[in-house]
Amino acid sequence: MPEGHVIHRLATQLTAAFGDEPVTVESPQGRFAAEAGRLDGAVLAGADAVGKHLFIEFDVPEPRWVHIHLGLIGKLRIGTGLSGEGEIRLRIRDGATSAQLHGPQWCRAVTTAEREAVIATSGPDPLRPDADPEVGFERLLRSKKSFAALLMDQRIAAGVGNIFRAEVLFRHRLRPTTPGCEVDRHTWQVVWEDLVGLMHGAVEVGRIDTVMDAHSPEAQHRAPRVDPHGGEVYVYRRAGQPCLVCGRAVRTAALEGRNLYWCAGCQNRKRA
DNA sequence: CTTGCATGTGCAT
DNA sequence: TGCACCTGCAAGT
Repeated sequence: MPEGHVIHRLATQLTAAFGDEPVTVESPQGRFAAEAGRLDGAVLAGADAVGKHLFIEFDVPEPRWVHIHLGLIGKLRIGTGLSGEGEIRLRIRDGATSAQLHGPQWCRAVTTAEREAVIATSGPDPLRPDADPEVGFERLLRSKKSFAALLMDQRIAAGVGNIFRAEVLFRHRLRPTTPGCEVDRHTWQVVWEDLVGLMHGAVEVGRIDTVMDAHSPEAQHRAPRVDPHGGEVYVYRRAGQPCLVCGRAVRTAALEGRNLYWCAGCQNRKRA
């Protein structure tokens, strides 16, 4: 279940559970077996996240990082009483806790230089204090693709996925089809700052809640659907159901292979 | 039991 | 633009 907040939570949990400790590393499923053997028994130095990329550092000669991307269906479970069912690409454990990786898009050993290259090509991550939203804005201005499509582009805002893009556009009543090159600086600033808040909230709570604050006129309609995958949302996966603010049916359409959800009644603005 | 869908990405066409 | 990839889950038979 991976948008950026999930990956950042996992990095924090891994560091808390295993940081500066020797760990057992194995790959029951086999596809990471050689690398796991090399890391088995090493000290896990820590973990961090950039967008949807997770990096785990070990105190070994290069390559000293495990680079994980969960993709659409990957899962990393961390806990004390895990079942061990299913295919486990990577398991890290100490006497108390284990972390089990299932179905990742990638799981590979990388050098520090390769890790830097991933970070360099990534856009600003609203969850990282060093992020520069200006970098995302410049890329936005160079594209004629729709704002909605560009919000999923990890070089513009790393860690944003289908839920955050749909909800942040809804919260500011923004039309999804506005071309990136026509998004003005103020609108981008507002969207960016809202993503910073929403994503930090999601990291804390462990799910995506996009309820508007009490001051907004929409707040009186605060009964968003609780999506079992996401949290409290206004439009994500609510196709055909009445908009919680205006009552019009929420629309959906495939955009570059992903389903976009929006309310055509509310989202009629070009700028925030 | 089977089928289809899912918070993602990269490659081929 | 479409497809392959990896797995889990819910809905349908």
